[in-house]
Amino acid sequence: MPVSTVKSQSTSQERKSVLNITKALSDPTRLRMLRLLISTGSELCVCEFVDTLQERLYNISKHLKVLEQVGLIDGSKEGRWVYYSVIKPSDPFYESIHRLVSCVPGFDALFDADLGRFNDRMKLREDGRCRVGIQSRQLAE
Amino acid sequence: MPVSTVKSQSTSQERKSVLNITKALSDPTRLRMLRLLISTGSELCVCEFVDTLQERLYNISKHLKVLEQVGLIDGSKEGRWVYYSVIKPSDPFYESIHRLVSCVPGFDALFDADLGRFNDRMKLREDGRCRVGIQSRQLAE
DNA sequence: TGAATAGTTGCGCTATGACGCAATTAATAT
DNA sequence: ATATTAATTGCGTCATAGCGCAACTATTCA
Repeated sequence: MPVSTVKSQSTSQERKSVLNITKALSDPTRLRMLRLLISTGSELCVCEFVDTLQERLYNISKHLKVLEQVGLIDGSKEGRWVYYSVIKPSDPFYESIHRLVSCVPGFDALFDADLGRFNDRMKLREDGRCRVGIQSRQLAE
Repeated sequence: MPVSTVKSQSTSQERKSVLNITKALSDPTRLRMLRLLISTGSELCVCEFVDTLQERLYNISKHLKVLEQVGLIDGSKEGRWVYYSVIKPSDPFYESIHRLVSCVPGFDALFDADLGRFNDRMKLREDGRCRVGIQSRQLAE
């Protein structure tokens, strides 16, 4: 049974972008970042990611940039702090990504630990804003 | 607002497996393979993949193995031919992957070409089974 | 039994990506 | 103005992934 062939277009740039997105999802730290952002609905600044995920500052920064460049998250500067939040386009592809990230198995224990550290870290906020830097000094460098 | 922390478990093996899946999706050929299998609902043998995707035999074979090893597809031998079909576990994670692959943007033109070649190739089947080898001789080697 | 055919696999090469380190930018505080 | 701090970025290194080639297995056919 032949399958219908509908006319449509796509550029190699779009194609690359899709692959960049799936590539972006193939790193454990970035998967944790995205899941954290999606499941908490919060926006986090870089130092909060560092304390929550217990990864080095410069790596966190690099991973955030990757996620931003493929259009999954968005960063906004606020004084010395940069807050990142997830982008939610009303698009079936992005919605399926959000769904996928939310139900990814095998990360439960790891993610629970993240959530615990996230909750602790959020207690340090004042008026809902981050006012302190990295608490795990060895990750700041 | 703190987020609830529910107790659960996960092994590093499961974690790795999940990352292997997202990695498996980050290659254009594998994405085309999976989309082809999902959207047509067919099972294809290796030589049909070769003619449809216009990629070399040994690469097709390797990519299929990757998809099989991460549990996305399943291969079954039938004489000289090996048919691969998509695995559909009733699991939210796998369902979200299927949804994602089905609505991945930017592959439309490429995928339409795949579908065209797929339809042509399927005409060569006899009693719904593949009876000929690779038609694009330069890809067989 | 031997040739042909469908498919797999091991090896070398190259490209890419993640990490650590160090230097740099940009905003605040003294 | 100057030091401090949040964050970014460039560079070298190492591990991994994909490709091409060639050898190999397994099944069918003459």
